[in-house]
Amino acid sequence: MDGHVDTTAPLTIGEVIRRTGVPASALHFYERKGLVFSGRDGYNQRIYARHMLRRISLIIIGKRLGIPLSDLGALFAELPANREPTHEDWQRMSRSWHRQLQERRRILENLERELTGCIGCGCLSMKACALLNPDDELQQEGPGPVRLQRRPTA
Amino acid sequence: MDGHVDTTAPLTIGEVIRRTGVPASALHFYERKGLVFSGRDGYNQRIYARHMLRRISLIIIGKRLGIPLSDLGALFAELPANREPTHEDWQRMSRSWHRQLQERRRILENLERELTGCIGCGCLSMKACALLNPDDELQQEGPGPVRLQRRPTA
DNA sequence: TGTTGACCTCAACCTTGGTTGAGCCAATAA
DNA sequence: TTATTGGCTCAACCAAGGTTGAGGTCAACA
Repeated sequence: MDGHVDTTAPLTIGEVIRRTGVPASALHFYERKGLVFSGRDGYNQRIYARHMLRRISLIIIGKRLGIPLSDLGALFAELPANREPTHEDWQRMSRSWHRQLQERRRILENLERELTGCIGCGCLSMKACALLNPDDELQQEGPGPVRLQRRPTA
Repeated sequence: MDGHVDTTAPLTIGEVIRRTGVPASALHFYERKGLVFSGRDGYNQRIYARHMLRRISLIIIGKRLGIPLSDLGALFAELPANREPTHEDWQRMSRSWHRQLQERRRILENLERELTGCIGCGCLSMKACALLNPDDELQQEGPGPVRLQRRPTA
């Protein structure tokens, strides 16, 4: 009954593609970028450890959240490269991930709240709104037009 | 007292740069993309209507929210091209903008909440988590590994 | 004995969002 | 009168995140 799917065997790239929906070109690309890695079989074909599926899933989610691959790479650097990650390994990485998402969302929400304030005040105007006020009044108060660009970047 | 800053005169590109912090190369680029426009003076130099500053500010904010320039362009298409936008014009555009931001944030929050659920369950595991489950159990229930990619994209 | 399918490499190309640099023009300041 | 300043155009380049295509290898099927 359970014999026809081995849940410990490594995967071919074709299986990884079918399971994740990520095309070979992207898997190769992620490998070049150091986000995933694979071994080779006797015919020089990639074999993937099953826990690579988790990395790939996180890449998919991360992409949809707009997280650059380099950030994901930094996150994955917390995972062991030479053995299957343990429960604790994943959890540790998860906490970093979660902190990063929270920080990111905080910035986005601040920005959106400020802008919503501007919309709420009925103006969306340079005259009365700090977020949208890189000139006019501000100009008379100092050198400072570049308010928008001094904030931390999302 | 108020004589030395004319608040109705058009702006040179240098003034726009000083007030927004956006370099000429980017302003040229936005113009090529149809996001902003300018007239020319007698020497073929750009002159900007003051309301272009609002567009530019929205571009800056939009960029930080990760909104593609093409989306901003679609938003700006609601504004009149041949005259200065009225209060009502800006408000109408603001409502579109706000709806779009809300939708975007909703998607991001759902995604993050799902992922946080996975983290909360202590697993971040393919075994028990729908978000991170493009294989294993699911595979035995149908064709379905590509769950992650079937959801609406952020 | 094909030929089909799965996989490989490498180079070229694509889109987005710009920047950099060369070469030119016009107004102004020393 | 010659910089210097401020602007212009156009082409080339960059990084990220890939895709596409050419050309090759291997195993398995008819």
